[in-house]
Amino acid sequence: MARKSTTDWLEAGLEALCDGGPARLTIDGLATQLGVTKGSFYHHFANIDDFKARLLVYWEDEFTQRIIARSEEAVAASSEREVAASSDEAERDPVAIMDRIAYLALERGNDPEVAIRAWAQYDADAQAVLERVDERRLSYGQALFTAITGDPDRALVQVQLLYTMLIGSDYLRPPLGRDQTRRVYEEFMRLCGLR
Amino acid sequence: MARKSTTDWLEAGLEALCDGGPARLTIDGLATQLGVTKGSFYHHFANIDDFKARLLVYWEDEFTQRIIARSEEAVAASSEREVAASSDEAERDPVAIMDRIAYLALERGNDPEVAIRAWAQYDADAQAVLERVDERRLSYGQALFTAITGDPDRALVQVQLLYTMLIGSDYLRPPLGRDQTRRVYEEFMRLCGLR
DNA sequence: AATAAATCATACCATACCGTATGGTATTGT
DNA sequence: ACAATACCATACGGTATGGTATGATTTATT
Repeated sequence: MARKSTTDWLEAGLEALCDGGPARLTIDGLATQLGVTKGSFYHHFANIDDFKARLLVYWEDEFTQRIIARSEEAVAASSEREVAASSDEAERDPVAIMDRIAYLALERGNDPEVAIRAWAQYDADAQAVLERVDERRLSYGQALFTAITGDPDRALVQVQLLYTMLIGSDYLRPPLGRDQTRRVYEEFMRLCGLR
Repeated sequence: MARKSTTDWLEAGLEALCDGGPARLTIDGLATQLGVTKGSFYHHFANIDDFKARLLVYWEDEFTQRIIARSEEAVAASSEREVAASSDEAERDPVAIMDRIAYLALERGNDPEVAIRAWAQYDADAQAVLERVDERRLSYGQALFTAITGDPDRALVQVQLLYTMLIGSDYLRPPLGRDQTRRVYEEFMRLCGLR
């Protein structure tokens, strides 16, 4: 692979971000990683800030929207693996949707999201992106739990409990593994009377 | 304040860490902040790594042990090592101890801990410190919940749920405020049948 | 007061990074 | 084939940082 595309640079940026954090988002470092020089970088991007901004957009598009779309498609059409029996049953069963989302969220390693969130700790642009993501997920989860309990206020608090737990499981040292997090999720659902 | 002590440098380091993250832990930057030059730094510390290591020790001592000491004296001495041998009140009402700890944890702004945890994301030394802290807190919490439910396994999962929620509340964007986190805590205790 | 120790300033160097300028090489359109 | 465009290498300047060397100044000790 001689020539590098814009996506190659963005992918390398995500990988560097996961591996060493925002401090590793350097032009020379990424160039070395890609086996090219800075000339390539400045062809694809105006400067380092432009690169970072487009990296955030890239992550939000590739990892956030696509996941939501997938999980909605999967639940609605019940296409990939038949977790829920049928689309009608899935739509009538918000618990199944919740399980489906939790399963997807815990199945794939969410290293990029953890890295982006760490980045957002001290970067206003990354903060803005994560605010949109978290807001959407909380709203979606609140709607699901409202469909279960009928109480929007309590649903919000319960979803906040669940979602902050999922976030915190990555920031606990050492992080809760996939299985342990799943156990905690199961316990949460049990406490909510959904098991 | 002409001369600067070692503690002055460490305090400045914590402040810089809270304000701008690990990237702001620079010798020149801290020197400017303190109104001195690097000569002072290299008198108190061997190098930047020595400074960072001692900063971690400083935080663990000043912020972790102190909190534990305060909560212990608040609930009349109940060390995490001798939970069973704690005072009568503590042994009779572990829920009150839990409430007390949650109250203390949510009362103070825990910016330093958030900063340390973000730092630990990509720093092995900071990771080691946080592993000790998290391990102690989880063990302590597990003992408390075990005293309530009598089931150590379930107690662990519930404490993991609670603790990761508290951690995640700081990494959610925007972070859950003190009041909202308290509401989530109350909902958690209610779900556990402790309200 | 004299001496030693502690504390800090200054000058200097090496490295790593961002950014620019310039030119070269590969790819594509016509 | 030719030109236009896309893509990249090299060299350079500027800045920020870690680190060293040296001496000055303050504080403590006797």
